[in-house]
Amino acid sequence: MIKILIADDEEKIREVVREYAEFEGFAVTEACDGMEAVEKARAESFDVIVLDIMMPRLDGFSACKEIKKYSDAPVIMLSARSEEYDKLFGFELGIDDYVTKPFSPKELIARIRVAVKRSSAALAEADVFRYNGLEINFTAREVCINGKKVSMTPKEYDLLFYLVRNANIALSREKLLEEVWGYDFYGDDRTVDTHIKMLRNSLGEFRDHIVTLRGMGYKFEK
Amino acid sequence: MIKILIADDEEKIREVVREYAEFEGFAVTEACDGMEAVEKARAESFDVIVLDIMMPRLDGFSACKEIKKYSDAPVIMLSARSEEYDKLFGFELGIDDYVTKPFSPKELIARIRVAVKRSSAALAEADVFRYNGLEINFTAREVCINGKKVSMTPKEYDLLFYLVRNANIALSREKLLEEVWGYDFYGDDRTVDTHIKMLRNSLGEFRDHIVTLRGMGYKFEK
DNA sequence: GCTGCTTTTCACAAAACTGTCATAATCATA
DNA sequence: TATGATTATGACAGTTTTGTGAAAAGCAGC
Repeated sequence: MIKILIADDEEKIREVVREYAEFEGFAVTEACDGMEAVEKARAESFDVIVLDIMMPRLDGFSACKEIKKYSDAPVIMLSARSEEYDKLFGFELGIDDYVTKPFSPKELIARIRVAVKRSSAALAEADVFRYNGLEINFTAREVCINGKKVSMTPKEYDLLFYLVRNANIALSREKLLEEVWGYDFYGDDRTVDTHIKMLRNSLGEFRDHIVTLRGMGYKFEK
Repeated sequence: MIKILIADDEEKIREVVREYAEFEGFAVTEACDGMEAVEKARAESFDVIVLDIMMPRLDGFSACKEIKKYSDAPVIMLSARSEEYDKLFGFELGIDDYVTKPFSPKELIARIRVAVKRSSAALAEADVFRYNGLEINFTAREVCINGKKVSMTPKEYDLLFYLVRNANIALSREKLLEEVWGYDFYGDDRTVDTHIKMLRNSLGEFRDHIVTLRGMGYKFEK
């Protein structure tokens, strides 16, 4: 669910935005002035923060500056028509968008959506390990060999992911059991061997990247 | 050319608006009451529709509700000053703006221009995910398969939207419960499974895009 | 309070996975 | 190369996890 913080000293505006946004399925938190906005943004994380420029106690720009110190949430400013000149000034504060009063809630919602999408797109770089034709996508929990998806059992994924994350590091069976199976696993050391076997089969031509360290354990070799 | 529909039972108002608007180069159509407005809006498409709230036969809100069923045109309401309270009520009907009587035609024209600008901007960035015959419109909260609208329960929409917004990302049941159901949901993990089942049924031929990640959770695969 | 729809829980069957073990293969070294 | 130690492999029984239908619980509109 998208969480937004709306800061404006006019109650009517907050109310209208809240009503519309909740109707759209957002979770809305209100603040009456800049100071309150800063506090609430510190206490809780939001997906988007909407700040009026003219507010008592602390104006929108100062609030934005303060909030940006500890939050990556995109900020949308609300400005009266006469404040157009501020647009130029504000972008260096990391302000994502401006909406000019009077605005339609519909437009604000649309812009919030766009801001969220932008910021999440920036974050959503998939975590992938690539080596020749081997592709391990940690985010999607997916392994491809020469472009073809390879399906594995949960333990195979977990084991492979741990080995690859610790590539070129010697890992004892004890260490593997502890990290992949969990500290509370009381079973045979040799269990690891069996799973290594299955993993090698799944890895096909890349099977040799899992190297046996005699008398020690295994490692994944890049 | 911008086409507007102005509905008001007072002839004088229609006339003033028409004169001013035509001077601005708009094409104006008039309606004397809500019913007529609904009919004319159905027959022809407008860029903006201006509705008086108090009208015989069908009031502005009801007319708006009806018109919104088949039109995306922004609606501007005309209200007597004493009807302020209506502002809150009307927003969920998709009303874009209010102009309080008595108004200056100049102001109305300005707001019409703003509304036109907004609606074209909002349309341009309608938030839609498409994949072959699958179309998920987040803004309209609507899902189509091969052009046919698929109706779902609220939870199905919510779950699908979250999965699609996080396409190709492995999502655990806990994560899904937290994000779709809310952090305060204290229920069974398996609830997710049941909803996944229903969602898959709703998705018909696209059911396989929701893939099971054994021992982990689910993900939506593009 | 009824009614119909949605959501959650539950139980069971089916499917998939895991750990163990016996046996074969491999390795290091004397 | 013979030997003992270590690792690889195949099979399988037991366990875990998931899919599903149905029942129960919730909820909104009348």
